Amino acid sequence: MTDVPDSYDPETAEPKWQDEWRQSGVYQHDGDSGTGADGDTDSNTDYVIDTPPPYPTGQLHLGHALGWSYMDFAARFHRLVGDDVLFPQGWDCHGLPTEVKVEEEEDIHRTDVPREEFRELCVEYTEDRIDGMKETMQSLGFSQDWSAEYRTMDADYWAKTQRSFVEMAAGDEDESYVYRDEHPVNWCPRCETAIADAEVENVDREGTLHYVTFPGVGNDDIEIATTRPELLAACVGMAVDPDDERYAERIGDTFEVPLFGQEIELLADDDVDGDFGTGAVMICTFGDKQDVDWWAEHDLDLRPVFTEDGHLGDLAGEYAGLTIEEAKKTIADDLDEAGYLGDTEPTDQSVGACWRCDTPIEILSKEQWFVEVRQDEILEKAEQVDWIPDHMYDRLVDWTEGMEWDWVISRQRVFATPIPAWFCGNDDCEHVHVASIDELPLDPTEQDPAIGDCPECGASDWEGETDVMDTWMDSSISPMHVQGWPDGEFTPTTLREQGHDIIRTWAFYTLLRVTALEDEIPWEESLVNGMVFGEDGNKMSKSRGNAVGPEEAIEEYSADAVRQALALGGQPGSDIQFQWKEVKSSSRFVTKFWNIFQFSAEHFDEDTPEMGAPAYRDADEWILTKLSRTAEAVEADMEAYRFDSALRRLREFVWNDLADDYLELVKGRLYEGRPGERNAARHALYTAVSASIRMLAPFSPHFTEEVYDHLPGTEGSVHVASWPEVEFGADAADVRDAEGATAEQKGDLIAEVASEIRAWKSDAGMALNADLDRVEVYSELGRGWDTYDLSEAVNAPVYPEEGRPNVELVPVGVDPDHSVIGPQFRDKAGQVVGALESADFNQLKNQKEIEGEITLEVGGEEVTIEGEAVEIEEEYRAESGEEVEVIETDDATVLVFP
RNA sequence: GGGUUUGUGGUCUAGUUGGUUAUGACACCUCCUUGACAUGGAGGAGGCCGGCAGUUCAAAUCUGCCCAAACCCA
Repeated sequence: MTDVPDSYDPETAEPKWQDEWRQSGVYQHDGDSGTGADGDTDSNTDYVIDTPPPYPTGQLHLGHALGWSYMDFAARFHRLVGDDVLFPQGWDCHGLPTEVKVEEEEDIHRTDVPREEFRELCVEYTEDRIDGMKETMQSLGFSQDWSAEYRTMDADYWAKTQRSFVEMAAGDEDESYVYRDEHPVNWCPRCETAIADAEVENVDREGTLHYVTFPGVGNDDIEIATTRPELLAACVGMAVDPDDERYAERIGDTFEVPLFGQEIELLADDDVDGDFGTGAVMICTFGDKQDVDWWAEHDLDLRPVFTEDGHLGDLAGEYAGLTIEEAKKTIADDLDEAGYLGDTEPTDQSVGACWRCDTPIEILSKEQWFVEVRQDEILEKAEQVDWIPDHMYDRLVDWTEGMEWDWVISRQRVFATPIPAWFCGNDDCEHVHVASIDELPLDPTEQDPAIGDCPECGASDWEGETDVMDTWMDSSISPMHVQGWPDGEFTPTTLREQGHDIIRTWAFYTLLRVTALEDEIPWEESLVNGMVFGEDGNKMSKSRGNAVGPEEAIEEYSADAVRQALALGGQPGSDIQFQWKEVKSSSRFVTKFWNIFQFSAEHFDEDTPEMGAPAYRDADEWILTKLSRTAEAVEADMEAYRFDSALRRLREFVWNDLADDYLELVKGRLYEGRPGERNAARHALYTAVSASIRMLAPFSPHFTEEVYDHLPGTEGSVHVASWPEVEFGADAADVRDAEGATAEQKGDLIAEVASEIRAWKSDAGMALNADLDRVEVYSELGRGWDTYDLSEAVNAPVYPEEGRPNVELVPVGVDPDHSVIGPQFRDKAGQVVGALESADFNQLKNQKEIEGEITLEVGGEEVTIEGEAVEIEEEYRAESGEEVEVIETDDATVLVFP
């Protein structure tokens, strides 16, 4: 007898265990075998998660909770099966949104204070946000190893980012991935920085199409259509489709750009869409990527008119200083006034916008740092990764193949990893010096290179690079950092879990970087989670009012219930809909399990776990067999990341087999059985409860810890226990008694009869514990099974019988086995089944019993069906006058004498 | 416009290599305080598995087209 509280209270238990875990360090991976961020060398760490370092927004939303739950399920499961698990947590700190927030909160512009001071403000701000998110992670019970925490804004991390840059910049032009060049780049005029393709999002909006006449120079005028009159100053050419008959004779004509006066030539290019507008399009530097292509293809002039902060520049003449929006309107008006503007009409357009601030981007030609994108290398490695679900691989391939430009990695910002390079201070010298590894970490705006004088011109002064790196340069080396890089040899991590929205960014960049630096895959498996929608099926948003935060759900039910609900929401990879009712039913399952445990524990004592050679009865062996099958299936599901299926099976076992069937069967024995048989039930029950708790531990760590704590014969945390061994019941499924019956078959029969009689009593309006005169069970197992438990459960003497009951038996139908009849009779199968169904069932039965096969006339032909393929459905009818109820179950006929 | 994914009782969801009685949960209805649990137990109703066509003896499952939704990319 163990002292177990009446109820389980998650509100006190969850924080209690969270504190306990934090202090005891149960989730720390083995120091001696792991590499980890602490720089230990050599690795045989079995299961390493490359946890995505989130951007510290301060809010951990349910989408995060889903992804982290998947990682936590996997981490906890792998610990139970004995793997040395490393589940670290990083923070991707650098970036623009923080700069913007700090500017807002401090009411300053980043250039108002020294760079270092601004960085400090950003660091402080970020630390607060991290604390908030960590708190939510803790309250969800995630099992990160906090000794392996990292922050990309810490010098020991960004030193690695700089090192990776230096390594990728090494070598001659062919080898080196990093180069510096002037090239058109995506530019956010609000953030005043270059951004990469991956950071551009296309938004649909309505624009106005202006028809503008360009006066001919020595030839006729021409009319073009454009949504962007503000770009006229940047116009350097005009193009038409070479097959466009309207312009067949006009290629090479010259026109004057209205209002601005520069002369341009009409070109022919296949990429022009002749159906749009007038079929003639102006080429500007630059309206979009297409302009960049034409500009390069036809070797046109460069006329940059936009400034870095989104205004028109000197080339725009009298329009200089206007914002892009102002210029659009003013120039359109002026065109109209001067008689160049024809019609205007609304048109749908897709505009590239900065994904952080939604401002439409411009394309500016700027000197920037680039990382070469070597598509083939990336694709080769991506193929070796196991993508779950596997169509996510296709998405990465599409993105990779569609890359047009190299990755621009320089940003004109402050809060980021400095690019460790200097420019020679001599204006006539173009030498750029990249730091060497032993100088790192460093900020080139604060210190000079170790090299001394410029190796090219001998000048002694240097100008430090003020550009900083794209934050993806930090996060794309996370698997390397986690594995202890640059110390020791890099081995791929096991798992990367992430949302599908960052396949084109983080997954892509990580593949690129780890391939470039180590020629390895970053991770063996890439598990991609879906989105979490609100209860109404829409994306969660504050304005819709359908947003639910993890804290809210934990408070309402419990972290353990939230985790189960997330697991059951759908299979990993598919989008899931948050449902309060799922959280609620998960919470009920926890309560149910507590009650099972509480009841069981009354019958446990310190000796229960160690009990030798228990005299198991059929029901005991049956539940152990079920348990064994469940453990095997759940393990396979967990290995395959099918958390939904694993938890569903486990719940069904606990609720249906263990609670509804087994517990009801053995109550009699537990309360008043003889010591031997009572102990057998106790031991089987103990085994089932203990194993179920361990299997549930990955999903509901707090509840299972609480139970494990009260379970006799256990020591320490359930989270360092081991996955249930399956052999205890596995053989029972194969062991047959003299009659050839297995314990599983006997147990199935017992459970089924008990449940049918329960149902019958309920239907008959009887109390479930009402006593009965006698129960006779006629089955194929004859007399060779155990009636004790059944008898207790139905409260009646039970007589197992052979043969047939002394009641009238009437064949009422057939159940043909289609998988036999189908292939045998092919296109006649339908007729054969039809003939069987309309035949005289008595005759069929006789034939089957006497001949072992059935012969029938079908469509004038005689066909023979083997008896095995046709089951005769029969109903039993009690002889008249006798007061007896006949219940048919799958395996038996049961006579109940009330 | 292209691509990917999804479409199963009122709601969410499972369904392995095609095999005929389509899973579970929640909600709903009826009954039941029986020695863990009424956050429980027993039973019931509720589906032309998005639509159409095809392959097959047999389709939720395979093929094609269409419709709808979500996401990604132009």
